[in-house]
Amino acid sequence: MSPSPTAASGKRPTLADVAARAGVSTALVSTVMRDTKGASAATRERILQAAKEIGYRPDARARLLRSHRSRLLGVQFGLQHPFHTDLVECLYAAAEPAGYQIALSAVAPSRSEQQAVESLLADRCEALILLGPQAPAARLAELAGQLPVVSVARRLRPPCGQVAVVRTADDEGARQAVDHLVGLGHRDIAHIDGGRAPGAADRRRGYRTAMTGHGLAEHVRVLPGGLTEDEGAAAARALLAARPRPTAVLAFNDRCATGVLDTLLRSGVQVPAEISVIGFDDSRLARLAHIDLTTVGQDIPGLAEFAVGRAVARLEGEPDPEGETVIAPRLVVRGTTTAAG
Amino acid sequence: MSPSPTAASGKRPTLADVAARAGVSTALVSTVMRDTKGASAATRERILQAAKEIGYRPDARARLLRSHRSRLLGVQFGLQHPFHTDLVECLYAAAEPAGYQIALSAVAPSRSEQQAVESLLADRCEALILLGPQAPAARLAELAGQLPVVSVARRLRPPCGQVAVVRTADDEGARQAVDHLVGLGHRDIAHIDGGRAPGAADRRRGYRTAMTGHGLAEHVRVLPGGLTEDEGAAAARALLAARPRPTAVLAFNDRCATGVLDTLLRSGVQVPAEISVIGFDDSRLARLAHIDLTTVGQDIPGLAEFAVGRAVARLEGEPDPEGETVIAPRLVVRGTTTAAG
DNA sequence: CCTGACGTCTAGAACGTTCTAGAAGGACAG
DNA sequence: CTGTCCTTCTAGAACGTTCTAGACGTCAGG
Repeated sequence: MSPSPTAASGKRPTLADVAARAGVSTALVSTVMRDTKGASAATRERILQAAKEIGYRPDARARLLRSHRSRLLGVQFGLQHPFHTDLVECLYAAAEPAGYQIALSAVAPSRSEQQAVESLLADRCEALILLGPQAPAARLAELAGQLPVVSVARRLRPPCGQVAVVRTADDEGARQAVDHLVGLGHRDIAHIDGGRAPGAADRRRGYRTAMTGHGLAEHVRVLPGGLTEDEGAAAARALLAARPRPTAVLAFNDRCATGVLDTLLRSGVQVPAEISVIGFDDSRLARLAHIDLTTVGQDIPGLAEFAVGRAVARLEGEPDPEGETVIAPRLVVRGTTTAAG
Repeated sequence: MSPSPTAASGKRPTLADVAARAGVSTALVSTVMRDTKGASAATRERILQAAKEIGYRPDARARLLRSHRSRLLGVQFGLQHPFHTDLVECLYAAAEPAGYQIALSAVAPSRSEQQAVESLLADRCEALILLGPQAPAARLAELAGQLPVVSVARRLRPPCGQVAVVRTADDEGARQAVDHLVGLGHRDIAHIDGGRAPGAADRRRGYRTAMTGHGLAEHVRVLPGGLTEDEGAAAARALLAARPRPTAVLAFNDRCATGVLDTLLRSGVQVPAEISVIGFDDSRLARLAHIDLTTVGQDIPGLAEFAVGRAVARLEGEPDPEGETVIAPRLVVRGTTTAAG
């Protein structure tokens, strides 16, 4: 009949249990547990000892209920995106020194953004950090009316209400890639784009302007791609059929670039000897020794830090710049680019 | 000075606010919010209306504090493992119909299993579902003394205390892979193992027994590998140096197999014409068209369902088999295996 | 010896919910 | 009319914490 027959000790120990065992009030135990001043060294010792003996563990929920601040940042992320999981990792690291905790809520085919956000709100998060949110701008603005909202890696056309945006300068990244390739002597540089994905439009524009700036307007070639390996592979097949065949290609992201690499390898085309390939993101994928992809690095720790920083700034009433925080990308040269043959 | 200058309404509305607006008691609002019987249709309507008007949202933490049951399953997973993120997705799907919620806690280089579990416990989860935990068995047994614990994809030597184990029959999976290759005429079949990773020992053993069963004991060759692409790539280089060179290889998992594939391609070795490659997991990776990996499929939805099922069974005092639940794997034949040349 | 300040500690009220009693009112059988 | 049983509702005590006020020493300065 017991609801939890496997639980050894029956009930979870509380402050009161510790207090009783140490012969003090619950309030005093509380101050000791919070490591606040107001208890003598001797009793502090005694209380800690008692707590340890009965295996006391503070109840985060009760704690948050009482204190007005929950110090909880809600993070919505896509379970399947390596870029997101990398970001989450850095968010944990960025939140801790600021004295905040992270509550995760995943988006997946079976779990909508709506559901993910609902659960974060019910959990009393003080602010939301949304990774590449797809929700309509109006919905984001509405949320931002209730609590601080930070959109990471998704640009929003101003006015985006109170929504803070933290993103990479995608156009600048594309420019760096083109500059690098031109510096290596390439002229025939194609771009496999990301369609409607976040950032795709900016990267496309950056590519076009950079090419034009180098006087290569007539070599501009944008192939429809996407953000997955498959889409990259498909685009690469189109690339191989093109005449004259480009000597270099800038892919929308690393996953897309991986698909390109694979197709080229299978077709017996040498990379980088015959075609140079550049990705975007500098995700784990690109760094793998056997892929060793030259890529436009997004500053993932930086994005995470700014995202947390802006959420915290708003929560603590510090001055926070309205609108966008744009972080510069940095080209990471690895093994998939070389001088034009 | 306000701690949250961006929050529009200042304070989050509570039951009392709704009650005041609808002219009823908080208790009645509570019953209506929980959709419990005990309120007339008319007032129910009125209360819902009032709640909507002021944007009331129940506070999950206060709710859990009061009710003894939290109906929360804590899930510990590795942010960087596609196999884990796939599992998490299925766990969400499995928990919902059972009336439970999922609390996520990630493990990453900067966040230990210890930390992950601590935070789940502090959050008052009723049970823990640990994906491929690396913690010492003694630690898991200790945890299981406090609350139901399910270890997924990690085998534990009995007695594992109260820890429930849900896993794939790894040895059987390796056997299926070997059988498939032998059926294709391969005799020189190598195995790149996973070292101390969960499941590695069983796969190794399954490989050995299957080889022996086919009278190929002297062709047994186990190369030290690991669970990442890099480790697979390194092992593949060793493989290429071996004489006689194996005609087929079973990798520890899909990531490892991907590294193998890449190294082979780069060395100009045709897959599957010269060497057949088999992975393990059937993660998203294997299904990508340009990888198209033959692999031993783990039944991810099945694992998730059993994991939730066993956690719930223990929580609700239903009879739960002690020890292991073992799920059969199923070989998925794709493009990286073919008849021995 | 008083006074005020400080260090240590405690009682009791929050926090936002759910739960346990039980009250109010009506319907209906005796 | 009385009693019993519904249905609908409410008061008030939990839950495990933190916070506010203040009590009780002790100690230094006058």
